[in-house]
Amino acid sequence: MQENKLKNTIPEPTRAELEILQVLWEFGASTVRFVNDELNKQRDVNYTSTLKQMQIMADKGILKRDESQMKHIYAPVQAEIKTKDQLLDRFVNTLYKGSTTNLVMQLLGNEKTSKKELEEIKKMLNDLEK
Amino acid sequence: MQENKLKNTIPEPTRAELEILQVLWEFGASTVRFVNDELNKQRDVNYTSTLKQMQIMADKGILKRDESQMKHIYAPVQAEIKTKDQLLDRFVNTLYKGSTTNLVMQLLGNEKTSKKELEEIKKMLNDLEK
DNA sequence: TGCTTCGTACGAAAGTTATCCTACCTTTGT
DNA sequence: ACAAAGGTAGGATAACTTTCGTACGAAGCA
Repeated sequence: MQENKLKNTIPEPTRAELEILQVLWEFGASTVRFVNDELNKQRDVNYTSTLKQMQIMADKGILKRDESQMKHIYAPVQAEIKTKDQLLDRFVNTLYKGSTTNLVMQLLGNEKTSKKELEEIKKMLNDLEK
Repeated sequence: MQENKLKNTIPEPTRAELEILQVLWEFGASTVRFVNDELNKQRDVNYTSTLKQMQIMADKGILKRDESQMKHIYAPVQAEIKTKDQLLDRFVNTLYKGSTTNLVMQLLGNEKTSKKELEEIKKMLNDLEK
């Protein structure tokens, strides 16, 4: 088990690691087999690749595993929301100098953000007021 | 010059590449020397490291360069806004299943988003209405 | 019981990223 | 003119990431 320098946040997941986290976030704690099957709905991955990847993640402290059964069960160490907060924070910092407002401005200017979505966002903001 | 598969978007900049783009976005087309000096305000980087990095970026089609002078002048191929759109899009897709609303919800729940920022955002949305 | 399937562990290998050393050319200043 | 400073080019290298082959034990079943 690799020590995580006593920080209470996990290291930034890599691309492949993020794929695996998605599956665990969606379906909850799972076996390697299950995760690998899910990944293969999107692209070809060898079982042992996924296994290795998840072992490394456990090693890094991104996942924890229950070894009491022969089929080990893996689960994220951190809550989904916390990890996403972490990533969002880094994203805003590097691209928008830490300004949430700048990020939202970009979203508003982006054609891919539909009118419907804008309405939803406005409603959320108003609800938050109370 | 490496061919870019006829796509009209640049490949995803890596971390170090993004640092360099930041400088070029802020100050416009620059020499390697200038960029390197800027980077060194934040951390130690050897001149040749920055040079190499920018050469690679030119190779990938992320930067273009004017070689008419001995001191080559580098500039981003894509507009800042377009590159950011590209990165934002990927971010929203991988982390929020493509839903801008989800992303904003996360921002609203995030303590780091201040009341002042929320007010600004609300104002922007209202202005957009018109 | 013995074969086949499914699991983990380990290590090798390939690809990517980031950094810097060395070589060599051009410009500048004394 | 020549040394010093500053430029580009091209490897070499180290760290990290990703993938997978091989080995081998456990479980399931004919």
